[in-house]
Amino acid sequence: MSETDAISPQRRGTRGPAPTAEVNLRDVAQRAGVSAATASRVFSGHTVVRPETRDKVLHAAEELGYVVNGLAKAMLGTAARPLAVVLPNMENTAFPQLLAGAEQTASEDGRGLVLSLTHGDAEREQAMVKAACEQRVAGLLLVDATDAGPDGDERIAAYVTALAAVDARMILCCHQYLPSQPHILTMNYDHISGIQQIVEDLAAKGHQRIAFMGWAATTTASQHFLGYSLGLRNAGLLIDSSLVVECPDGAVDAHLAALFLLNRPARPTAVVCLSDEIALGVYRAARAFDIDIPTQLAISGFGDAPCSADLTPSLTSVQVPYHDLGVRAAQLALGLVDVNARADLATKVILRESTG
Amino acid sequence: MSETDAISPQRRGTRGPAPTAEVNLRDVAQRAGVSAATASRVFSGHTVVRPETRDKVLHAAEELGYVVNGLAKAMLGTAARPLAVVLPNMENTAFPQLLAGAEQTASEDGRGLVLSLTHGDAEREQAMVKAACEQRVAGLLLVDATDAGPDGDERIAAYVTALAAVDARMILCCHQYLPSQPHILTMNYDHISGIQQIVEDLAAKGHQRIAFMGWAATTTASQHFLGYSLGLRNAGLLIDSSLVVECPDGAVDAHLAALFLLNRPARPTAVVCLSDEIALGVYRAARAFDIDIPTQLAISGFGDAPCSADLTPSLTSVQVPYHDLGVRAAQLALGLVDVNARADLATKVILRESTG
DNA sequence: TTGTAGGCGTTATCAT
DNA sequence: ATGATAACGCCTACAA
Repeated sequence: MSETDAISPQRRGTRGPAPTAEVNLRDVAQRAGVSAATASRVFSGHTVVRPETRDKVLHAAEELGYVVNGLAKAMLGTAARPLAVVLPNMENTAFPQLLAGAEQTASEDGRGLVLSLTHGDAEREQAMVKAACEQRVAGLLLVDATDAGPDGDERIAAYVTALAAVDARMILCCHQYLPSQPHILTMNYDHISGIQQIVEDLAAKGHQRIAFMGWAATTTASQHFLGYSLGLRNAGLLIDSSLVVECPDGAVDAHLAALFLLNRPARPTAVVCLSDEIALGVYRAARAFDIDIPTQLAISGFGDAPCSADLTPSLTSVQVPYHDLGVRAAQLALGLVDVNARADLATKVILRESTG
Repeated sequence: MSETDAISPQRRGTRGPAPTAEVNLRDVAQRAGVSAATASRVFSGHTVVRPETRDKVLHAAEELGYVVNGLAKAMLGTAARPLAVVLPNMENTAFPQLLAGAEQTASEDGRGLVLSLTHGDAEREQAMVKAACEQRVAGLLLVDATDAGPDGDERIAAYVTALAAVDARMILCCHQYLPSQPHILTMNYDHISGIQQIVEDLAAKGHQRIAFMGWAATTTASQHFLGYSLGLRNAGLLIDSSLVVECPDGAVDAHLAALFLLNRPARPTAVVCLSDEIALGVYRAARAFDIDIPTQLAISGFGDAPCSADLTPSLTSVQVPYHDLGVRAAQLALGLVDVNARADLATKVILRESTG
């Protein structure tokens, strides 16, 4: 076997799909002088093959540069179906954490992970779920970032139905359970009590004018707002709607909104923010007006971004176990744990300098 | 058509793979009274079908709840092959940015994206590249985080070969071009001049003892170190090896290392860090020793993490276009741009308060 | 232990 | 414009 090399894979029929130049199992089998079935058995490893035969096959595969065709296995259903993750974007620090958790679980379960970003576009989201169905994913984790409302719930319910048709399960992440759609599985964290605690703490420190920044027409925001409301109520304070500020999630928009809020005659003495990014915008605005934190203005965030502890003053925030949420959501989606055992994940208030 | 519903898909042969309960194209075709070929034409849309026939097929598909089987298309090679991205982790803020860029490009090109995280484990990395080959990805973006060295280069060269065997291209990201392995395509940014500029700027401001934190046995770190060396040379300063500190990338480890560095009798007056995370560790150490930044200690980072501008004092850093790098690497991998047109991406020095 | 045969769901080719 | 057919690469039930 010195100059009789350069084996060209056997030429196949001309009908049907374009023939591939790649080496396949039959080529390997032929080269090894065995049947395709035997070669298959060598690679799948389910059945016992005589060691001698095995070596012949492996050797032939090596020589020919054979690479198992995972697509064929996938079609037969003998390959592990992947996990799909659909996120709004990668900017919010929560999403990479959640994604890492999901990847870890998928990987441990021997599965791949397919990622799509919606950028808040419902149409794109629909297309991505459809693609996931066609690809026959094992499950799908969805973090929805489009506005709430009955039609939004219906759209999500349609995702569940479509995925169920291909025997895949969807887990709606960071979203409260929908009593109107009990078949939609959710994996959520406690949006309420952390903010409630912070509001109560602020009130106990004497704050009376506590603003809420980041209101939006999303279910998440309304949950946070509920925590704010409960905190105020327990402290015997009333909601002042002029202190409830709507603004998109992001430091730049929050900066602008905060400039307005702090420039008013009766400005708040504390601001509870929907996210650490929004809190950052408030920091900037406070700096612009030379307002001292926390003596003149207390600030809290949500999510406890990695750098929040390093701000000056350090930012009080609510720590959310996003990685763990990703892990658990993936476990649910892949059927690794009992669906009924799930519960909202606990958060932890991290009191720092920004609230005095 | 009132009670004659509940059509069970035709039962198929008993041999071979377990028959699927799912509705397939033949079922749809049969229901619509056309051939499978015609039904196929309706869904793929390549050929023209009579509108009347088309409607019949679509209607039948609707009734049966048909979902195109993307796996079968994939096996035939008629589906778009996905893009694979292999990253060390999701913690460094650079990676989500790069990933978002890659996702955008893949999505625009009608492809999916599969993600794997190596956590710095070379074996896992190998397994992931192998899986990508078996899945017949269109291309693979790799950010390698294992130690450098000739065997590392060889391993990466093996990836290229394996991927080339399935007609996929690999792009090595954030890594310098390897002259010894000219067939390895890289997509890099300028690691050197940003740090060089900062060092020169510090020297111009009178600093003589400029430390370098974050040295490691990786190609990336050595590139950064080169920028440091060039900066010192241009400023007429010599390298003092006692000011070159090895430490892993991360605020916690950097904090410890910085405590040692700053506790020495002749401590540096400036520290150039390999990343913003490391710079954060130095901030903490400086705070612990009550060392003022920048009057007693100037600090610079690398990567310009989103929150670096909001630190007190704000951190001088080198802005790297990670998102753009992801976009371009994906374009290269997918053959959307000419490979020869690529060049290292420019970085931008952002001078802020921390360097005075 | 190994070979034979049939089928997974889709599409391209050829013929009508 | 539509139909019949043969592939794509692999796996498994059954026979030998």
